[in-house]
Amino acid sequence: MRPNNYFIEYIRSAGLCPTRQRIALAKLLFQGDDRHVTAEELYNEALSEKMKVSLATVYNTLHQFTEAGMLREISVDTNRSYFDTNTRKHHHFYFEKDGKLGDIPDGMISIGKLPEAPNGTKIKCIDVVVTITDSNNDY
Amino acid sequence: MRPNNYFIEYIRSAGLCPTRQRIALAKLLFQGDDRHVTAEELYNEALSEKMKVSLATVYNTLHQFTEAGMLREISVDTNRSYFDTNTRKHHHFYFEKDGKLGDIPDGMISIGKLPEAPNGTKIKCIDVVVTITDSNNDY
DNA sequence: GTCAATGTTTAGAATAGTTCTAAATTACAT
DNA sequence: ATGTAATTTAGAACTATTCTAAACATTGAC
Repeated sequence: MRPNNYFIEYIRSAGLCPTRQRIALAKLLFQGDDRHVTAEELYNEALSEKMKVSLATVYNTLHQFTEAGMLREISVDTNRSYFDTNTRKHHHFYFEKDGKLGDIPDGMISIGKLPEAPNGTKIKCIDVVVTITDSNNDY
Repeated sequence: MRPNNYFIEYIRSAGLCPTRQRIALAKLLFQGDDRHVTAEELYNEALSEKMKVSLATVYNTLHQFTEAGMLREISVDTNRSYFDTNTRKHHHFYFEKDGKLGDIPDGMISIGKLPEAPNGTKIKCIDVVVTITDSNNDY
């Protein structure tokens, strides 16, 4: 169980004010194991822990944490954004049925040599998503 | 320039009625080189060619074509869906600045061995997206 | 501690992309 | 040609997200 101070320092070192809401959300996000959450999920979790926070703040905070490099945003489903507390290099399983993400450790997937990025541009990131379905879902 | 008949047959062989709208949209999609389109883009293109088609039909058709294996849907950006006329195995560049997709030919990227899919499930697809930004967009 | 200045949060409205609905139209087998 | 089933449509509805501007909290100077 990390002390409150840990989160306050973490937030401050990212260049953000450690407000009540940001501290509370950081606790939910970074207290335990790595997580993959949607804004709505995190908001509901906050509500069910009786935290006083608005949905708008959850969105703002997730984006600010992402900007600050504390989270990584992942596009697997066009309907919602996922945020990953693991910002190390790794890739994802996407379990289509229940809309959940899982990590694929780095090393499991290796990318061969890529074409150069056009002049004036650079590669920002490489995302691999392995989508998993029910095996009886044949076509 | 492929004949009208080509598209009619293509649509029919996918198990769909070759309606005026589906034929027109198939022409836009499959007439020339491989394309990556959003629903809105295809709709505007149809409008500017004076086709009489509704946005709802564009959405329906894109999904039906996808179901039928004529298109592949790609999630790169949580705000919109992209549809790719190239259904062969390959991966994508995503040019963040202008929201455009580009193909990475198969062979450029190789995936090492993956963990087994859990029992009762299987791998549906593997998508690699290489996101490209402006190089002056540093952080 | 108090205060002012600045940054943050909030509820609710607004927006964007997409899906739904039910009425009108079209396709096609007979 | 006709009837039935499939398709299309306009517009409403919906969902995730962002915006707005007023209320509130945090910080640093005193």
